[in-house]
Amino acid sequence: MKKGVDNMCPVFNESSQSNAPLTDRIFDLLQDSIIKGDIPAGSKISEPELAKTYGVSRGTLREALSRLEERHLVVRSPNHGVRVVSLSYEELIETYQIREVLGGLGSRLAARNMTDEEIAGLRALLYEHEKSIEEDQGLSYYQKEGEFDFHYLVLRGSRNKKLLDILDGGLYQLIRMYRYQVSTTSSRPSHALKEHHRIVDAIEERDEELADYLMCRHIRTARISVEERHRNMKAENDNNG
Amino acid sequence: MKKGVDNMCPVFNESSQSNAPLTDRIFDLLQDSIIKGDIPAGSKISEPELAKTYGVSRGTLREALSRLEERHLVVRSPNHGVRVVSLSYEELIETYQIREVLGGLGSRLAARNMTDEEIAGLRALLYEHEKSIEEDQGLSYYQKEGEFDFHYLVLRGSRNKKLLDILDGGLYQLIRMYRYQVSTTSSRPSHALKEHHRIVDAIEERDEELADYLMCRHIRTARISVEERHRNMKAENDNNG
DNA sequence: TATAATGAATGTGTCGACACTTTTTGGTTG
DNA sequence: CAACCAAAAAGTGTCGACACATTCATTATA
Repeated sequence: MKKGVDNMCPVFNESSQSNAPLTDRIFDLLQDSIIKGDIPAGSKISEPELAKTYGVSRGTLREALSRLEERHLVVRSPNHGVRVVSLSYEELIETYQIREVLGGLGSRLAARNMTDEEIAGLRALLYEHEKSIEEDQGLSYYQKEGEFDFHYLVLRGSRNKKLLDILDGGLYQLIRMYRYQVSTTSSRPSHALKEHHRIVDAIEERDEELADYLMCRHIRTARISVEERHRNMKAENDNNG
Repeated sequence: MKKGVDNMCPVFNESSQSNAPLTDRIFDLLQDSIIKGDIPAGSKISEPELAKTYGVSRGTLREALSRLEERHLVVRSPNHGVRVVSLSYEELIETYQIREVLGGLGSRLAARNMTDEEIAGLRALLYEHEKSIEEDQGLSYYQKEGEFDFHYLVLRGSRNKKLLDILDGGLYQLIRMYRYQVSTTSSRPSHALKEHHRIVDAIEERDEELADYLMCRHIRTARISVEERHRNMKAENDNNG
C-alpha cells in the first residue's frame, strides 16, 4: 500500500520512533486519530479514560494534550475538560486564505533556492502520482495525502523552516481533517496534477513570480471548490428542511 | 508607565487572570521572561529549579514547557533537557518574509471587513503613538511594543482568527525577542508612523489592494533595516577581528 | 601530567495520589 | 408529574515520588 511513495515524506508523525519520549508518541497518535476522525470531531475527551486506552499516565497524556491545544486541534475550557475541535466552514476558509499566500511565498522561494536535483525529485513525484491515479489502487491515497507530499517537497525547497513549521504544524491539519470527514474525492485529480506540473515548470525556470502566482491560484482553486461544495450542500439542506 | 495605552491591547498575556489555571499563567510568565531576556536566550533550563522559582510542581511546569516547545520558544532534546531558543539571524529573516505576506493578507482583509468604528480606533491609536513619541517617556514603550498594538488591531479587523493565531502565537515573539535583545530603537519612528497612517488611509478607503501592498512594503522595510544592521555589525566584527 | 574509569549528584521521563469542581443520579416535595 | 435539592460518581488541577539517563567530580593508572 502507498506504493513507492511510502516513507518518502516525513511530514506527519515525525517522532513516532519507538525510542522517542512517550509523550511525543502519544502526541502523534492523538493527532492522527483526530485528523482521521477516529476520535470524532467535537467529542469530549476523558483524560483518565484516554490515558488507560493508550496505557500511559495522565500526566504524560496531559502534556500531549497541551501541545494539541497549542496547535488548536483540541480546545480546553478550565474545569470543563478537553474536547476535539469541530471544524467550522469559516475556519476552513480562513485556513485556505492563509495557505494561499504562504503557499505562494513557499513556491517563490522554492524557485529561488531549490537545487536541480530536488526539482527532478519533485517531478518524479508527480509521475508517481500520475501512475497512482491511473490505477484505482493508489487513488484514494493520492487524493487524501499525496497532494501534501507535493506541497511538502516544495516547502522544503523554499529553505524557510518557519514556513514549513507553520503549514505542517497546524495549518495542513485542518484541511486534512476536512478531507477525511467529507471524504472529498477532488472531482478532477488529473486537473490538479496538471497545475502541479505547471508549478514545477515555473520553479524549473527559476521564474519566482510565476511560481508564486501559479501556486496561489492552485490553492485558490481548491478553496473555491470547497466554497462551491458548501453552497451546494447548504442549498440541498434548505430544500430538504 | 506605558501611559494611556496601558491595557489597551490584550495581545500578550491573554490568560494571566489570577483565576486561570496555574499552567496557563506559568506559560505566560515564562513566555514573557524569555522574550524580554530575563531568561537568557540559549540558556539551559533546569526543571526542578524553575519549578521552585515559580513555586509550582514540575508537572505543571512541564505542561507549560510543552506549549513553549510547540511555539518553538524552547527546544527540548530528549534526556538532555530544555533550552531557550537562541535566535539566529536567518530565522529572523525567515520570520519577516512570512510576516510580510501574512501582514499583507491581514491588511487586505481588514480593508474589507473592518467597521468604521474600528478604523477610527486604529487612527486614534496612531495619534496616541504620536504623542508618545513627542514625549520621551513613552518612546521606549512605543518602539518596543506599540507597533504590535497597531498590527494587532489590524489583524483583529481582518476577521481571520487563524491569521491572528499564527502571528500572535508564534511569529511576533521572535521579532519582539530580537528587539529586546539588540534594543533596536528603530532609527526613524516617525517614518514608521507615517507608513501606518497611509495603511489606515487605504483601509479607510476600502482599497484592499493598496492596503495589502502598503503593509507588505512596510514590513519589508523593517526587514531590510534588520538586514542592513546585520551587515554593518558583521563588517564591524570583521574589522575588529 | 594527561587520561580513563568510577561513583556521586543532578536532571529528565513517567507514574500514582489527593483536593476540589463539575456532572450525574436519585430521591423528595409542591 | 415536574421541578428541585442532595449525595455520589466522574473528572480536572496540582502535587510529590521513583527509576533511569546524563553530567560532573574524583580517584586511580599509564
